[in-house]
Amino acid sequence: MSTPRAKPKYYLTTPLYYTNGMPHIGHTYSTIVTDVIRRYKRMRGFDVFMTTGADEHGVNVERSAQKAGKTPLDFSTEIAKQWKDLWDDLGIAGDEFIRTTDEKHHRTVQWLFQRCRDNGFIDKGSYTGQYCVHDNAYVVDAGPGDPCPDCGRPTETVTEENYFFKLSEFQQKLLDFYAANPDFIQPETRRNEVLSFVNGGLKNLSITRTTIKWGIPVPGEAPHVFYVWFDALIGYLSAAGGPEYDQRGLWPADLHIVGKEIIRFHAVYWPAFLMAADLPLPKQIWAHGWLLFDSQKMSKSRGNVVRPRPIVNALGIEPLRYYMLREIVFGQDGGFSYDAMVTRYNSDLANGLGNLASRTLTMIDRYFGGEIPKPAVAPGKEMYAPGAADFASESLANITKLYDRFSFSQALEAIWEQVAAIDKFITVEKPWALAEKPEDRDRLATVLYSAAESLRMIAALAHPVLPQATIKIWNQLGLTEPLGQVQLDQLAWGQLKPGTKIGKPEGIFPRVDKTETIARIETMEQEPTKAPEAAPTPAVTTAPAAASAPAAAAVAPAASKIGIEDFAKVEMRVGLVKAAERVAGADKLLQLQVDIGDEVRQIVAGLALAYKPEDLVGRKVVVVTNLQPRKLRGVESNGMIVAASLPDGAPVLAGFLEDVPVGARLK
RNA sequence: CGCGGGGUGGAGCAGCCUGGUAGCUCGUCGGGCUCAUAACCCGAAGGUCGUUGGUUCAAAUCCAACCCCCGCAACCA
Repeated sequence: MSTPRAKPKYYLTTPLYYTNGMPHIGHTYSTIVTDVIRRYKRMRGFDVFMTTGADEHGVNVERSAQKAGKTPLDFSTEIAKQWKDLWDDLGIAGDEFIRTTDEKHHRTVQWLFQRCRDNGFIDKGSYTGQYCVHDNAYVVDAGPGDPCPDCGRPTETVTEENYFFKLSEFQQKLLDFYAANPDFIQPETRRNEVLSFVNGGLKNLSITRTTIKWGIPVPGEAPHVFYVWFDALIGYLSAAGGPEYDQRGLWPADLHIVGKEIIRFHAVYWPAFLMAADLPLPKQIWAHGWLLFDSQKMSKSRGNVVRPRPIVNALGIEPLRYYMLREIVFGQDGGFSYDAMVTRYNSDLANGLGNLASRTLTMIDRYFGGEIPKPAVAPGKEMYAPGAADFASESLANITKLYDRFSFSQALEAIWEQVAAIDKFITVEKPWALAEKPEDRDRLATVLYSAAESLRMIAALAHPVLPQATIKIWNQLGLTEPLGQVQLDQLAWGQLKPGTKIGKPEGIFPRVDKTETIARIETMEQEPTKAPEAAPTPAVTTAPAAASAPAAAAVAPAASKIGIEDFAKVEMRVGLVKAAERVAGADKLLQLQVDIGDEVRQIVAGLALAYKPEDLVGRKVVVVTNLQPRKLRGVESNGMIVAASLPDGAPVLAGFLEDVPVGARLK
């Protein structure tokens, strides 16, 4: 049942989010950006389809489920539901929520694997290596017990027989493809990164596991299941129809939006899989940057996991959307702070757009009985708002061009230039003064018409970013055509019909008190498990009535208490530093000889940034004496020096106010 | 030579790819206006665009070298 498409299709995706944790502001950013593009493309005449979803397989989910005493499927289903509910509540859910546990996804993965195999790109082999469970990846060059270079957690030694994808055969094909499609990877810094990675050579990729059960079975090859990344990437294709992808006309995807940390999977592995299966490749991968937190301002709310619900409950989704798109240059890392967000809200949304709508509509209501006035048709240029013609052609074209390039912050800046221009126009023309003289009636009508007409165009242009607020403005202008279906290339000056009855003017973005608002967000932020109160706030239309999170073990592990017997296992003693020197090649490490009473221990400690070796000699310190010895940077360390760890990472040694004998035990 | 990001008025940032009067939000000072959400408008103070050199008629922007800051990792048992 092939759907004939009158309009060109545009298929875009967010990453499929891993159901081992809950959404934070970074995931929300990805999804919001994707939603903005989706709405924009609709207004540019595309038949748009957007997918988001859940990536549910793998060891992490398996283990978290076990901890929570649930089956992986039950566990993952609960988490996936919370993700979906959040996107639904925020109005950014897209058209399909694909789960990698869906039957149609299983079929697609198995089908695609078979195609790769038939084409000779799958090999069987065995592999022994250090595996990082957290990152679902083998660590090259690591020995038993070594920590994962990416996340620092200990790796596990794993030997398994599995199927390999012959990635090495795709090095040149990929390079050729990148060369032929220079826009495939965006932005350019990411493209360069990927190019240098691929140029450095590609190793074959193990794509199945026998060590875990929670995965999609490899057909006829039990107990093999597919490696989680192989499985997850294919989700984009499953959502587009899987084996029957050509029937829906969605594939290939036009755009994958991803975070910069997963660019390699999307720009290297994924196209290679598709090449191997002889399927069309996606048109473009766009990697956005990370949201970083201003440590000084954010320290109060401690921890850097900022979640979207508190912000949305306190301010609404639209201010968050606006802030993310306006303040952060798409593709680059950006700072995120509540302070900046609320400031943006007040200045651009409340004082800017909201206030402009309010003053314009109020005057039309008051001076023209709530009907859009008829402008005097003056051939002279002075009758319309200055720059009106400009706005209709030049600015409009410029703004859509910026949107097309995903230069959202610049597009919004350009739109808000128009807001400022109309504010100024009103101030200069003084309609309230014109209203007092009957002979100025025409002039008054023209001025207010111009303001309203500009407002209409601004609403249309800002709609992808502010879908709800702009619809309010649209409706208040008396317009009935669904704003989301307005085509931007047909937008032109003068389309607002005089005589249209406007709606009741009402505030779009009420000004908020910054301090109070931030305090509310932080309060909610610190109640991790509590469901958001049904606290309807001005700009939110979707009442977030999410069920409270079933305290998932993986999400917020409470610091459990230990008994005295556990504490007694730790032996701490007073030590005296006899000698200290730097460890060659290490910035932070000092190699110490510490007298702990009955022996002198060699201890390596990360103190070099805060203490000079010579200052430590003769100093009394607290030593944990019964720790497993461990080599650090090749030097054996027999114990640990106890120090306070400051937020900035600098250690401060524990010490005593009174004198204490060397070797004394701490209890 | 580990990977990456960055150094632009008081703060936070854009502009750099596609050289040509340095822009945005906030803050400060002075003025205007009163339709509007203590809003809006105007004006002012405040910048040798990290440093040095190069290309050019012209460099924040391109090239080279260098300095400094911040993540991450190596290395905080």
